[in-house]
Amino acid sequence: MVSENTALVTQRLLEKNIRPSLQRMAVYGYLLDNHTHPTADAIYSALSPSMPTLSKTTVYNTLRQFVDCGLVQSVTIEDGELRYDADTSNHVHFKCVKCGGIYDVMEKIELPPEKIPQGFSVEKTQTNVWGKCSLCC
Amino acid sequence: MVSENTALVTQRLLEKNIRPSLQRMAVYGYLLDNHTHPTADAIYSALSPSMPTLSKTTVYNTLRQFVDCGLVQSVTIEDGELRYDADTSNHVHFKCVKCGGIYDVMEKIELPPEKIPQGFSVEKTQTNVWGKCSLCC
DNA sequence: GTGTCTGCAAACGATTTGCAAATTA
DNA sequence: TAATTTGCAAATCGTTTGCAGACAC
Repeated sequence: MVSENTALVTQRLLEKNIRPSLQRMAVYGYLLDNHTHPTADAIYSALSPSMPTLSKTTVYNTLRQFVDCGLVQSVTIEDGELRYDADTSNHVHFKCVKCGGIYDVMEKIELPPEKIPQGFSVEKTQTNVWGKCSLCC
Repeated sequence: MVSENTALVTQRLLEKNIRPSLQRMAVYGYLLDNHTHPTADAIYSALSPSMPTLSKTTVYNTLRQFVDCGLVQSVTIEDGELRYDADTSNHVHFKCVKCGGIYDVMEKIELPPEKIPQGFSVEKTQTNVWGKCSLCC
């Protein structure tokens, strides 16, 4: 399954000096097309039917490469599995405790600087919210 | 290693209808005495010398029981490992990217209710912050 | 004695690594 | 042809489970 954003996918990869192999384009294209914050396994399962020779190892390696160069961000909202998001902006993630769906709910929450202890420097923040989504309430 | 808060430890366990076995008292006492947000493995390593027959399984089972009944909270600030905190208040955790230490930095951040999507109900929030602590800056 | 608790060993699931074959420049 | 990339199989690591013996009421 090839993303409809082939040109954009290629451009983004080249911007990061990543060779746009078929596998890498498929993984990044999937993340661009699907805002479901999938796990590596979910991405593999989704792509596998149309790319039978794709291996899970390649999906894992590719995602790590993407995270390392800042092309995608990883989301730790549940222990034991990493999720991935092509939207690298600092936003809040909402996990529905009933259906398990993950949504982007709002832009970054600002930390009151006076509340950060003396001498601490902040590089990254991540806020997760759990509850019920509008479909499950 | 027995906590100096033996009476408090016993009381807290009984409040939750948990039988205060030696192992459980040791694990909860360790969390009360050490605010380092240890992993199960760290707790096991710390207790093991003075409790040679303690098994890691028991530490894991005990911690899960504590979390299930709300006696301690688990902290997911890093993928692949759970950390534990005897302070069950909703506060922000700070992880130093240099030394790896985890600190409590401030009380809960309030989410502006108008920013939560229509029809979503919020049950829990968790904010994590990464940066350098005052010792590592 | 009956039910709970403990702890060993094995199972498990997500992720990483070693390495050789395949692909690309 | 040299360098990169892929993908299988095996390893790793944190955690859970099965189960038998030990312990508590």
